[in-house]
Amino acid sequence: MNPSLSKLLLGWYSEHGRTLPWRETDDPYSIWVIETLLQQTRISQAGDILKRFLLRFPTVESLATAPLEAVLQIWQGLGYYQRAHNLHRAAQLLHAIGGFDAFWKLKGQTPEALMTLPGIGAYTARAILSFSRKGDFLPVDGNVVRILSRLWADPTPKNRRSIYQEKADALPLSWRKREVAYALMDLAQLICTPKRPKCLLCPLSTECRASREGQAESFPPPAPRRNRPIRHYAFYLYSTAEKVWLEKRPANGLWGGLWCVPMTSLESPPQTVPDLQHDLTHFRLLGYVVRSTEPPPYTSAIPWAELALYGLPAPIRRLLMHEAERHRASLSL
DNA sequence: AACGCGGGGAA
DNA sequence: TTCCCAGCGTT
Repeated sequence: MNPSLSKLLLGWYSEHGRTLPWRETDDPYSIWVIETLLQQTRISQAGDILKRFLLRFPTVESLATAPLEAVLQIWQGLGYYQRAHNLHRAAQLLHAIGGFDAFWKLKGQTPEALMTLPGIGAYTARAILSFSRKGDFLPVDGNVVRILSRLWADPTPKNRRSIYQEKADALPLSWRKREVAYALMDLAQLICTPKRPKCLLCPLSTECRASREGQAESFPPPAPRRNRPIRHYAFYLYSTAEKVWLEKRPANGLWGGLWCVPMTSLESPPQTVPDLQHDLTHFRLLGYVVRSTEPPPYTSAIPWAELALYGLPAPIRRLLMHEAERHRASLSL
């Protein structure tokens, strides 16, 4: 890390950097929500939900006083639903002591203070402080890791993020870390891409060891491949032309707190074609729809017309849309 | 340190 | 198909 590097970077950023709407605000709440939605999620995927979320919950208080159900309704389809639980819970904790201003006074404007709130880790804490101009930090995310590991041709297979974050935290204030962070994120998205990086267009290529050695794409070293097992589930579907019977899933675990048809895991796969396939991070889910002849226990009847008011996992939403279409088709016969 | 946790778009 | 995304919490 040297000063000429940041000069090259900021020069490139002033000409090619993206203008993202949320870089205009300095409201810590908005930035917190944005950063949380974008955890492990592409901007293109979170965009619409982000707009709806901030419209529906514009302040800490509005989020803290809303039912979790309402939060999950907005969040549905985005995945990693524990983020929504934690955001909601943290908003309640924050609201109870009087909001962000009271929090700063009470706990201080430090990453460590923010990290005591559920759902806020090393990255998000620094992003909130830096992007709301309460401090100057360089939050190290996947983008920054990719660039730095290439810059140094760093073979470290894991634990890179925390090491790089420590280095970034040790940089002097003169580094203008907020600007550098924006610049690194844009460079990583536009030039220093995971596959086929455009090193010829990169302002740092002469400083980049991996690029000089023609090995940019080999960094960061790939994580050890995790095999993705197949799991089989039965989905118990009961519905009429008017209603469908759903249960709320337990708060923890897969699809926590969302509404779903009752499901049980099957030890041995049935010798039939699955009705539903859904890939998750750590396993492939194959689903077999079992049509019940009566409402399954512990379920609630949800009118089809009100289904939009409930938070559902994406594949279940698709399944039920298809089911509703079946009812419509049979009625019009 | 490893794992659970979602979903979709790009290559 | 595989990869990976503005990560975090638990074990």
